[in-house]
Amino acid sequence: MRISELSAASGVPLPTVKYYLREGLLAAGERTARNQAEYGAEHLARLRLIRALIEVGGLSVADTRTVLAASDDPELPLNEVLGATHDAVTRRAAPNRGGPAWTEARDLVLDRAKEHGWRVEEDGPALDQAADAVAAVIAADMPELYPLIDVYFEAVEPMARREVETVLSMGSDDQIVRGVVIGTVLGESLFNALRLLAQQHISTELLDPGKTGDQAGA
Amino acid sequence: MRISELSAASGVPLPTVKYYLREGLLAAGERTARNQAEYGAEHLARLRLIRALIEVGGLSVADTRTVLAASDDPELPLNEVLGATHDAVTRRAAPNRGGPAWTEARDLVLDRAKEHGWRVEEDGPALDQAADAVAAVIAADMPELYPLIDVYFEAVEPMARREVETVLSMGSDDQIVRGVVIGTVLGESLFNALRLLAQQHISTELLDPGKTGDQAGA
DNA sequence: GATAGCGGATAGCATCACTATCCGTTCTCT
DNA sequence: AGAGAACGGATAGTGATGCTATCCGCTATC
Repeated sequence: MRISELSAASGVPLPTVKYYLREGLLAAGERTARNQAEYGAEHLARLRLIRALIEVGGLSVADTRTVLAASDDPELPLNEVLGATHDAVTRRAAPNRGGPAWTEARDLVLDRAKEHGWRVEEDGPALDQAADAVAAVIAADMPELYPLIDVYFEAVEPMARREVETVLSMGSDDQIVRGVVIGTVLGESLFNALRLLAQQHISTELLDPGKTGDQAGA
Repeated sequence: MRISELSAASGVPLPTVKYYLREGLLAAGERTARNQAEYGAEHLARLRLIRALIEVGGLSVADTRTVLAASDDPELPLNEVLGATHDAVTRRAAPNRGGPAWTEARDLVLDRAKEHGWRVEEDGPALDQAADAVAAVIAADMPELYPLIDVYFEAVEPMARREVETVLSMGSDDQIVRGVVIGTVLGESLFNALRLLAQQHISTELLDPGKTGDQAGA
């Protein structure tokens, strides 16, 4: 498979494939001559993964490179791959991090986490992002929304358990690492979409209970 | 309050405040002279909301303007505000939308939704985003992850119900609209962060069950 | 009356994710 | 064997985005 075939098979424009090559996201093919190279199925799969992380997961090219580099390294322990993935899917620091209101929000999250018996990694970006969101809700002066924090805690725990179990049962370390990256990034996008779908379903049900033709299964 | 005080109080750089004014995200203050204007608490609150949507929610300036314009319009029905919000928090079309694999993924989501008794809005961006994610998981050839789709469906339904109930019980239409926007955008960010935190907690629990000092509640 | 800050307009800048062009080489087709 | 397309690799250019800087004549404030 030559580069133009790789481009055609993946639907990624050829200059973009070259760009990913340059940026080190995609390994060069096996050179068969000074200016010819052969690409295989693994290159196609990798290219599709790159596009999925960027387009579906919304990662930047730089974050995608970091995550893929981490997942490629067979020496790197799983929790470092997880850390790189978490860095990629969380947002950069809001400017008011560290302020008193933010610290209060962070403590609130930490407190709830402790109540739920979670052992929380305080160094990661996830806690900071949670604090950003809670601080913003507090700053918006919407105390009616506070109970949702606990709703989220309750909904997320069994879900995360199933996710981790699913990924850990995937056999080889290689597969687990792939599962972590894909599951974390694409799972987020899928869950967010389903949340909107569910909100629409529920609000239709509550506000417009007419014209029900469906089975109201549970 | 003059513009420099607004900037200082919000922590937003003054040129950026001017930029938001220009872009129509923030209403002009009450002019007290040809080149002087007075800003009030509502401007400060709005500015904080703008920053929260952009920095915490990750919205673009353009999407933020659209969402805020929709939420400002007292004539606009709630479901149109919700639609604008959904457009803002979902990703733009992936290029392979509409292809056979994508259509299959979309049908899979639709099918699961029907099994769960959801009345799904097929026109919105959420279903498309869900299909993008599912198609990418299928393309990545990771069937082990498929069961997670149902896990997400089960986790999201009661959560979304509580969210919708919470927002709808907020009293005035004004408050509800605010609640929809803030809840949708910041809720997503918060939930995503808590998901990572929970995954970390669970994987620590499963992989490294030593050094437990906490109450292993739940 | 000096001077700092103002609102408004215009221009500039850094980043990002490509996209285009050029080069000399090699493959492919006839 | 010769023509022309495609190749890998390098360099430069592009359009969108989210600010940031500068300038203007005017006004508030000390």
